[in-house]
Amino acid sequence: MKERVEKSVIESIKELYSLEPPPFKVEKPREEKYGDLSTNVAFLIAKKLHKKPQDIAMELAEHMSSSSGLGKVEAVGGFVNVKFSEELIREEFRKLLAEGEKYYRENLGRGKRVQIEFVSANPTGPLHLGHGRGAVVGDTLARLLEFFGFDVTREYYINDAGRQVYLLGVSIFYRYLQLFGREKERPDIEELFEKEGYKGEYVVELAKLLREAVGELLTEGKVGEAKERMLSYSYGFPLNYLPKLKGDSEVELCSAFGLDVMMDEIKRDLSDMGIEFDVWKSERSLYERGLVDKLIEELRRKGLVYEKEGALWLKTSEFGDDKDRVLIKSDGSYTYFASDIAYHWEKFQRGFEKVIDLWGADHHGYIPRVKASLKMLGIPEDWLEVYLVQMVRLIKEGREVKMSKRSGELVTLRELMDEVGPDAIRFVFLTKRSDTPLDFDVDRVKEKSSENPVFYVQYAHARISGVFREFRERFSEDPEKLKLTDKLDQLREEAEIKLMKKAIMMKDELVDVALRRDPHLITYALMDLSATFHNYYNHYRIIGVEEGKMLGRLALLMGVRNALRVGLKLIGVRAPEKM
RNA sequence: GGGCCCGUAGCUCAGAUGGAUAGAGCAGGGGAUUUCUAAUCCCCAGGUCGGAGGUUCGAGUCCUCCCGGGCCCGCCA
Repeated sequence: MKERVEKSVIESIKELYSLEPPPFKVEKPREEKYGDLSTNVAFLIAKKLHKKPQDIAMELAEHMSSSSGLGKVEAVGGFVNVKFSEELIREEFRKLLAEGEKYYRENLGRGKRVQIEFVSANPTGPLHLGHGRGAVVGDTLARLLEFFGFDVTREYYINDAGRQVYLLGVSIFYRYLQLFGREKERPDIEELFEKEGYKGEYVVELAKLLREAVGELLTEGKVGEAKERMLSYSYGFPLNYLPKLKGDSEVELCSAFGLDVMMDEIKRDLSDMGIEFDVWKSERSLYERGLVDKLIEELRRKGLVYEKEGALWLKTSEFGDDKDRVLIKSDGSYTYFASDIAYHWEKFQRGFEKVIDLWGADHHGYIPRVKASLKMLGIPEDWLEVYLVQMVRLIKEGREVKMSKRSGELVTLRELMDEVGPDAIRFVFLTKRSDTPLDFDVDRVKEKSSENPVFYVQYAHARISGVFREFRERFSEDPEKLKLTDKLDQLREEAEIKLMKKAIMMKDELVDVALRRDPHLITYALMDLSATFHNYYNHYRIIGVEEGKMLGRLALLMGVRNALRVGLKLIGVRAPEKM
């Protein structure tokens, strides 16, 4: 609809003033009395034309009313307001009925290759709520861009190199020894565990699983034998790290084992949330392919690094960062920053035309240095978009729940999923902009009332399905098979026009959401449409009224159902037939 | 000390690129309903948009300063 108005405005301006209009706004006005869509274009060209905006608006409105076929066009205080005619609304709604989901699609992306990297949580512990939020936002963004014609790759970057993974191994080994009461025999392990180990309950579980596979072999230093046993043990999921293990210490064995188990668990958590990744990219593999070294070589060649105090520094400060950053520490090991740049460089080489990263908000200080380093590599500035995801607080009985039994600190995604299910989680995680903190009220989403937005929207869909069910029973005829597109003339009530309008105008909103990368607005559009529907449902009967009217109303509901389904599908929430 | 985000109704929040009398849900008050699901609907009340300046025809939105809250600022990962 927006497009139609835009077109008409441009044409009118050309005809009236032989002027190429500047970029102008077409948007939903604050209040309904100002019409359905409104434009500020008169303000923008007033200076150039040496005319008052009010006069321009009036001339435009007059021209547009007679030529556009949009409906009533009025000038109010310099704004040009369009109120769609019922004919136009029916025409669009007819298209919606005929095309179904396709009505909402548009090929904005034209196959442009976009990568969305999200979650990328360290595989050293279970996913917590913040990760879950990133997962939902990223997945919804991916769904949206796919819907609008982008070629989307969902990618998870696994930090499987470096110290954290080593510490995971230490922690598992320590807990394992503890199971046999023999942790005192390895004071080195004990000390490291006490200082930096992972203390969560899940590590004990890992240790128990390890014991099941190898018995007490590892308490006696029989690493080789233990490895054989672990490889032949049936865990019920594939092993990636254990078979490739090169080292032969207990800790390395435990690390590889821990990675395999944790990655499996993370994949399952995500999959149960309805999220599947196309690529699981291993940090370690970047090193193995020599990419990090190659990157440093490249930066050295460009003269962008220097040595200081035994470390290798990158001159990011010359490219917008507030200071230089270390790539290779004085002990010879690489920083995470080095592999992160290598990773983004690799993404660029893979041919993605646009890369979207979702990071935890605690990484915000990281953005300038990564952007600076990409600039150094000659990568265009708008190639990488980074969005931050803030933390989630869990609220129960009006109070914040801080501790998780499992992780020992933050509440895990799995725990919440078990309690409220993926639909509620996905919906609520999309009720606020991702870069602001979110409170998740567990009690609210368990309520079955209008206070619970998830149920409110799903219930709207279920109600429509209920009407169709009833129709099928009473008339032994499948409403899906009826040709209803020519029954729309029956819809004359104001509430019916309004409902049709909401359903067709959701398209503009979805396009906006995709372009703005603001997936949380989908939930608002859905709640708005649901409210309009519930309102209508309460005032009008569908079955039992005169036949023409009934069929018209069935058509109306069918279109609304389409809109609800598209919106729900985009946020990955089920559209139930019955509740 | 520097950086990022936030401050809008009692509460939780929408208000992208400056536009019309600042919106919604919940809570509060009042009402509806022989139903295709009452898991719903309607009405009322509620605001110095943290404060002060500035830019503009026009500022919740942009700029400066201040106040309040959160997060970050390693040769950590």
